[in-house]
Amino acid sequence: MPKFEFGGKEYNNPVELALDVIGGKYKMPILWRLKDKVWRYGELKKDLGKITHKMLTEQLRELESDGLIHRKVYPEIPPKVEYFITELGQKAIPAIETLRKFGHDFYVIKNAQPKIENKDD
Amino acid sequence: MPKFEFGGKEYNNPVELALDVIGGKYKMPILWRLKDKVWRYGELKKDLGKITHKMLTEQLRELESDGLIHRKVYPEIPPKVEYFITELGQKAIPAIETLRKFGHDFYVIKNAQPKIENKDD
DNA sequence: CTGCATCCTTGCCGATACTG
DNA sequence: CAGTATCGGCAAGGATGCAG
Repeated sequence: MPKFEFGGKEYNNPVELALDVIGGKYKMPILWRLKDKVWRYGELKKDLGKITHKMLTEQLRELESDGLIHRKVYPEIPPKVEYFITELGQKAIPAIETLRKFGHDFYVIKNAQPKIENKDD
Repeated sequence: MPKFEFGGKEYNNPVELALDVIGGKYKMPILWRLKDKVWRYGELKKDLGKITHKMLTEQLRELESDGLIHRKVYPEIPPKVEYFITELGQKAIPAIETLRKFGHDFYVIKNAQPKIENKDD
């Protein structure tokens, strides 16, 4: 699949598209949390730690418009909004899983080596 | 593994680290090509198409310093440089594979749906 | 509680020119 | 053929304030 178009944008391979859809700093962490539980906006905000209000809203909107998550609004005062992962969103989980594994392995390997050259000091 | 440090930078999860190491626009496409073949600089440049000279060199340097690829220089005129994937680099391949699969599935699904609401016009 | 708009900073990436 | 350096655009990400 060498070069194709989607959503008015050109991609050279499926990986580029995937990174557009679930890449970035927070999309995977969000999906990861939604994968087996429903979360409210405020819960996500608190649990993701450093994320700003703006970023969270932005990322949730993109995930929603790409069909990876679903948003349910309760017409109450004060407002209550819940986020669910969709079937399509579930398809992204394995990719996140293998990325996590690689990141973990990389970290472990890189931290296991530092002490091999200390014979003379 | 909630929040850790690596290479003087803070990460909230392994995914962030993974994306730093093999994310970006070209690192995965490069690794993907090196996975079962040795490539020369010029070959990569030609095959990757739109990538600029600067970007290719930059990405290759980062992959090398992270230990994912190895660089072999032949002291000849004109210069000849070959790039190999390392064992550590091989560990990134499954992650790229699942991302490719997701990107592909996403594309197929999104392009299969557009015609479901045409019963009345 | 949740959402939207604005402004600003940062860093990725591209274009171009020069070297051995 | 391969590498290095500089300049600058542009989009992602962050801070803050106002609104329903």
